[in-house]
Amino acid sequence: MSEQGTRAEIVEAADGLFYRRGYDHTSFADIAAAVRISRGNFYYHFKTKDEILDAVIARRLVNTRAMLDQWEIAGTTPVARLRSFIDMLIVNRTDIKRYGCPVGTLCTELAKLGHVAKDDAKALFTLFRVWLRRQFELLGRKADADVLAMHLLMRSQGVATLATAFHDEAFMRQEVHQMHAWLDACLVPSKTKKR
Amino acid sequence: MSEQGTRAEIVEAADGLFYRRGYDHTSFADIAAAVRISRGNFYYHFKTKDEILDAVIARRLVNTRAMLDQWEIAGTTPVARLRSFIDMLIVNRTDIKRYGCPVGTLCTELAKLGHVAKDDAKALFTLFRVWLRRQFELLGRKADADVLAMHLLMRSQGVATLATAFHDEAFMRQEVHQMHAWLDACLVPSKTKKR
DNA sequence: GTCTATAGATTGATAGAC
DNA sequence: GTCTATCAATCTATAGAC
Repeated sequence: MSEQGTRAEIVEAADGLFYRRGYDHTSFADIAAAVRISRGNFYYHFKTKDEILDAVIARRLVNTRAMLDQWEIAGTTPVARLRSFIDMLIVNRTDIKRYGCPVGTLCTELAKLGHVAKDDAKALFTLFRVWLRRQFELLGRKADADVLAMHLLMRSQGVATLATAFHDEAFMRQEVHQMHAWLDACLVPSKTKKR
Repeated sequence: MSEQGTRAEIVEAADGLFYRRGYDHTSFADIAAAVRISRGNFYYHFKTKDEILDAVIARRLVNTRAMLDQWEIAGTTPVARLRSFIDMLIVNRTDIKRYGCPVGTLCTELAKLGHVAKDDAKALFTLFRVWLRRQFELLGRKADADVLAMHLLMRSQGVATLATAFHDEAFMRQEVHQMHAWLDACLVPSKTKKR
């Protein structure tokens, strides 16, 4: 197996384990067992655990960008693209109910650990934020595009956290429905109020 | 120092450390150092780390109930009481920006750890949920009181998670403002729409 | 009730053979 | 590149003196 292959396998396994068990709780032994290599071989590819975290975050950034690009292509209108974001809660509902949102839970854990990479993890959120903001701008909401983007991001995080605690799919669907309704209301802002 | 005194001090210190560092990342040595007792003395009061977690959750349940009772007394109307819940995000903004919501982050961590006490931690959410539901019922929203309660809970969790990631107080205030506006809209549901 | 001392397992990380 | 063997530190937990 080539160096690239093993390294990629390590990062992929670590990505999943960091999501399902958390970064701190995942040991080198766990990752080594998942990739089926010895613990010693590990340090040929990564010198420290922090380096693996950096690689995992880099991998997630790439994958997230690819997903956003996919939504960009598949959705013919900004509204359709925004609905792709909202529906992500339903598509990934099984994992979210078990482990929460991969981005939100990593950022929170790294914040509590006081880990140096916490700002790198924040970049994952920023990726979504900027993408959502641009969709709202295309929608003609230039003035408050960022506020709307953060609001949608906030809702997805709240739904994910409560879904993990209550394991309630009906709640998830209810909130997703409300998010779509909220988006509908965003399309006709001039009618509702002036202030 | 009496047994009750030391035990209570351990639980109080563990409560804070579990919140700021996370449950798994907090060691007996950390708690012992905070209480200024030896690690050995620890096991006179608690046999396992899980027992401390149980005691911490029990303590939080008591404290949360006391806070809800306080809001019940201080608020003369259901709306005023619901605003106390919303404003909690502002009152605790400093801690929330650093460590997130004590309830949400604990539930998420225990879910990832596959910890047996994760359902006990969920009871903290249920405490808020039932209290919020009753306020909405008193408001005359009997039919959808639970949906509204979960929606408010969801928003508070979403704001807490993003506040931790972005450390953005302006965002927090913006969302709190919107939550109050949302509550206003709840008071006149018949005017907005029929369906 | 509190302490010191220590067991036994696991952690992140290293050295060196192949 | 992958392995075995091992280190030093830390972890939860126990034993027993005071």
